[in-house]
Amino acid sequence: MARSDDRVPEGQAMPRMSDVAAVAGVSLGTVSNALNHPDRLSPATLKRIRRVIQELGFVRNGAAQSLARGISTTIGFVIIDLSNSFFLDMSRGAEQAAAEAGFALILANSDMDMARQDTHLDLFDQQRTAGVLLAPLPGLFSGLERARQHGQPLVLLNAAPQTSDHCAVLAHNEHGGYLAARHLIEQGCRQLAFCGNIDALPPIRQRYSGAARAVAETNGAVRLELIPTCEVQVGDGVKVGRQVIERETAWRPDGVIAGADLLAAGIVQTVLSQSDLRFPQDVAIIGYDDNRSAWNALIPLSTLAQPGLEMGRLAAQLLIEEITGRQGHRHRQIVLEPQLVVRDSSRRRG
Amino acid sequence: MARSDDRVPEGQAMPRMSDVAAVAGVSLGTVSNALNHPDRLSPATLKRIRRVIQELGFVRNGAAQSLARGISTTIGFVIIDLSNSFFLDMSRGAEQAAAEAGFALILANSDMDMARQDTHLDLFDQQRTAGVLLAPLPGLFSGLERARQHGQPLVLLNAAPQTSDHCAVLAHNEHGGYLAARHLIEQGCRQLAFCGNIDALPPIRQRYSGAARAVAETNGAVRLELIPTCEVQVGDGVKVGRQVIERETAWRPDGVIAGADLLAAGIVQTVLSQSDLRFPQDVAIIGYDDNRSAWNALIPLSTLAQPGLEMGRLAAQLLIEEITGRQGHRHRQIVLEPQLVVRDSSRRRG
DNA sequence: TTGAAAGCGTTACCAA
DNA sequence: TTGGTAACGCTTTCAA
Repeated sequence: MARSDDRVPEGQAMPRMSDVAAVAGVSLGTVSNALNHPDRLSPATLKRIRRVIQELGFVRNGAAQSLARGISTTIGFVIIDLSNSFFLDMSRGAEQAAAEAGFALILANSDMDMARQDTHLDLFDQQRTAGVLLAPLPGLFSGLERARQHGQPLVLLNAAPQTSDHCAVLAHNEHGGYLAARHLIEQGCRQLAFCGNIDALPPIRQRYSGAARAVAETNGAVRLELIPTCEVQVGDGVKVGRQVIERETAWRPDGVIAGADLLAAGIVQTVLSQSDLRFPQDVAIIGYDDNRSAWNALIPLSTLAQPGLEMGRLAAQLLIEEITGRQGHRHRQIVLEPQLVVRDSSRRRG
Repeated sequence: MARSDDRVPEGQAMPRMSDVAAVAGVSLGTVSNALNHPDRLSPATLKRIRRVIQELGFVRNGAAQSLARGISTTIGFVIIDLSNSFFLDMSRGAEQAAAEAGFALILANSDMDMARQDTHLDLFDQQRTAGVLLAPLPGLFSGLERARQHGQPLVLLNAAPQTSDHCAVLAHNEHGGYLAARHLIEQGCRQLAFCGNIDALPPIRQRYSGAARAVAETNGAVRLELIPTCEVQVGDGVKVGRQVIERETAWRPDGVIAGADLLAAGIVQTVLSQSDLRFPQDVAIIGYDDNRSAWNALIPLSTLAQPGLEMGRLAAQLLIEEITGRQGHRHRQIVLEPQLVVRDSSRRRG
């Protein structure tokens, strides 16, 4: 190793508290107090120390700080898919709530990849972030239990907890599916189709259940069929669109509930460009998510808006409550209702 | 303070290296070596230590590690706007490259807000991340100089460096604008319009310059007008669309270059739904960015695809090169070419 | 191959 | 109000 004094370092070495103390002519502890308990200092020394901090461009070493304090002030958010505006909204809400409580929020994108999700959970575990927000991929993952076992506070977003030892914030998907179906029924639809991959994605399955409940309530006046898809992307919608076009009129659904907006977008686009069928006259369609990627479709898409921002806010608040251990935090789950947004794609009256 | 032994902690206290050492019956340094220099241990003790680590669920304290090592292994990416797929792609590329080099990447979303950008830069500065990737908002910001002044390695993405003491990875916007205009001219357009807010956004201004260059090369055979917008979102496109519709035929552009895809999407949507004009016959249009939000438009949009993934990769590689100081790193700028993607919105022949 | 001990830059305590 | 000093959990010498 080169001795530290035998050459000039490339960047300016970062000043430490002891440097500030030396220049200001006070002790180390006093500088620390200037930062953490300014009220304990005489105005004169406080002012002097602050000036020196400015001059030297001193910035606290966060690693040392959280080591000494035994607690960090940063929250990590491991997020399933940032390209989905629903989840991005969660991060916005979480960041707001975190900032209000004096915490910083950093993001790690799993990008629909289980291995990366685990890597990121482990990363935050190592970094000893104050806590972790997790919007998980469906399925089992090992990182969660590892994190929990280390006692790291963790709040689950948009997924039901597998065990009851942490908080969770969920959207009421079943109810959303119910609202979607009821809406189409009220618009006069009698032959509904639900599309989505209900096997792989629990939220989609719940939406389907809700739709089925609404249909059941009609005592047979309305029928519901399931059109399974591979995923819920635009491309899957294109395939569904072709299926719908090819059906004989009698077998064609007059109301479609898409498990997600992108799916709906694919359907609309395909049906409009490859047939004479029109929305909402021939087919009414409603999506799910209020995904911004679907906003600029030619036919404004009815949908169920998920309260992403609010979910993020609440999750962060729960997490911070657990971190700060206020009032002997009890784990709980919060379920938020989605909101029906009626646009042209399903509006037949009014 | 409660003594540590007078009550059971709520979560499991996280085991430390000394705990591992005690259980394994070795010294602390040996455990450290087991983690960092496994080759220095006898197979037997190594195995024993690893087993204890497993049993105890020990995870290194990253804060302590980077404090002791004096260097972190995490890179921070302060990103202007995660809802734009161009920037999200950058983060994907950056994460890939970082992972390949053994670094972790964490994200902080500025969400088009200068104050948050500065907050995030300061956060990473405090945390002493190994380095910072920054896709900045246009305009001056204070966080950059603060970070640089502390000697933190930083690479700028999609913005020209204000000073020359750091690397940057840029897209060649001027060339992209040129390609867009040339393409429309080749499709037979003679009256071009460029829309965008060239005053506020340097990249947009450069695209306009490129378009102007292509037009100038025609020696007057083609005309170019500028339609200024407020921003470059769908809503701005709607306004432009209305303007275009209202024009008398002689004054209507037959080729439109939108400064961004979302802008183009707004124009297409408005013109299609509120007039009889058709793309590309009456008006050819081309966007910029290859934004996924515009993929599900009814008319597939021609565009200039930005190499976001590649930009992110390169930026991370430059940053890591600077961090590890390999071969006396020299700062440099890399400029990547956008790629013309011709889709239906502008294809008049072939 | 293993152990002991000196940092790393803070915080928080107790004395002064 | 200030100064001194022992942690915090790890890495990294240097000895054994």
